[in-house]
Amino acid sequence: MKGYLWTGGHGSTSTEAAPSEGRLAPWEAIAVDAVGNVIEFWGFKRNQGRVWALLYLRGEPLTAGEIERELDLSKGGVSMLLRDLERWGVIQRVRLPQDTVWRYGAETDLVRMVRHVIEEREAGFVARIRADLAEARRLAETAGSVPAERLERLEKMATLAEHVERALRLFIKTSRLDVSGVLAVFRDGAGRRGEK
Amino acid sequence: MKGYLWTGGHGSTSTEAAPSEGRLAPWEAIAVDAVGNVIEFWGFKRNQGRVWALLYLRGEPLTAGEIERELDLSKGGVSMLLRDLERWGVIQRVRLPQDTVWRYGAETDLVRMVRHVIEEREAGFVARIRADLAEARRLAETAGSVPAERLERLEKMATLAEHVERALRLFIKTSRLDVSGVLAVFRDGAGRRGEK
DNA sequence: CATATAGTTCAAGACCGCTTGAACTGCACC
DNA sequence: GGTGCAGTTCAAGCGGTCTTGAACTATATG
Repeated sequence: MKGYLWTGGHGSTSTEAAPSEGRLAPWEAIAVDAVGNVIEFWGFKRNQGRVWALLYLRGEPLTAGEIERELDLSKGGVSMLLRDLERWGVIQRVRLPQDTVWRYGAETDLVRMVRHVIEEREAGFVARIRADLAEARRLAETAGSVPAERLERLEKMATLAEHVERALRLFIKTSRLDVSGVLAVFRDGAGRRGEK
Repeated sequence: MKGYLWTGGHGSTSTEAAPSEGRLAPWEAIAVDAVGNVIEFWGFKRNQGRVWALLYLRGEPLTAGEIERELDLSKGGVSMLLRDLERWGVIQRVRLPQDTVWRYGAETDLVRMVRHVIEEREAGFVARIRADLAEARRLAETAGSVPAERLERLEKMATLAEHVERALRLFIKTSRLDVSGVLAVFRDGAGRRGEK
């Protein structure tokens, strides 16, 4: 089995050239784009999601060149996208025994990507916000002429920020829990990339 | 060196509207921008957050003109921003008895803004994603030549989408709960006095 | 060493959303 | 009616992000 035909021809199927998309099957294009949309919604690049989706759907590692063709992206773009994804740990770079080129395979937890980067973003971001609000409070206090009433509001604003932060953390935690269930499903029979 | 000019005297409720005077106190600028950053981070316009923050910090309704001057925005921009905020229910348009002009006051639950719009966005968005994935599955099945293994992966992808959706809903719910506590804090003494 | 292919980097430009500013409407008062 | 100000709308411009494509490095091969 192993060999999928995407390398060569498709015998009978009419996967003729789609104008904009490479040689993705229509259903693949739709699924890949759907993931791209989700990922973009979450604040990442659309194409990062598309690349991951392609690799996941194909189930076996692809080369940068293949990705480039399938998704109709530029060489440089693919290089950068793969780097991001690899750094986040959502894809894996592998070199097959007799092969000379790198191939990239999807890690099953796309979620890690969202989690990881959101955690990272959130950390730096919230810290910054808090520092700003603290600074504002300091300035307002030393200024002296600020009505107590307004100072109070400023403090409440900081409180709100903390609560939102807490909610966000909670979300991350619950999603992690919830997602661990999903991962089980994924590993179930999806990847026979039992390496590691 | 005190006296941030525009305040004139906090005693006078009419705000005295320092004519063509519009510089934010430094501490206000910082706080306002901090909120702007948060709001932008959540996918809204930075200036929507800034406007809300200004109105909240001031505690009393301001006119569009004042907002325009304080935040150094354009007339048209303020108009649109206020419209958005009002539609989302996070600010309130009021007309004082003897006054001829509209004024805008902050509603205490900025959170409603996030919640409301996220709910809305999420609803339409997730629906779309689901539809796309369903379509992809349909196409893949009718195509016939798709390995069962890949179909499986496609289905798992849909499952993932559902789980993420669930996590998101959960987040909204918990944040609502968590936030109700914050609201209590806010209402405590923040209220705009006796309008209405 | 020459050649070819894989992979990286980055300036230039495409792309897209936000803001601006002017024209416009509406309303109040003279 | 006319003047002035508050508020709305929208085409055009601006600014920031993403992608491209070419130059470059790295590595394998004869």
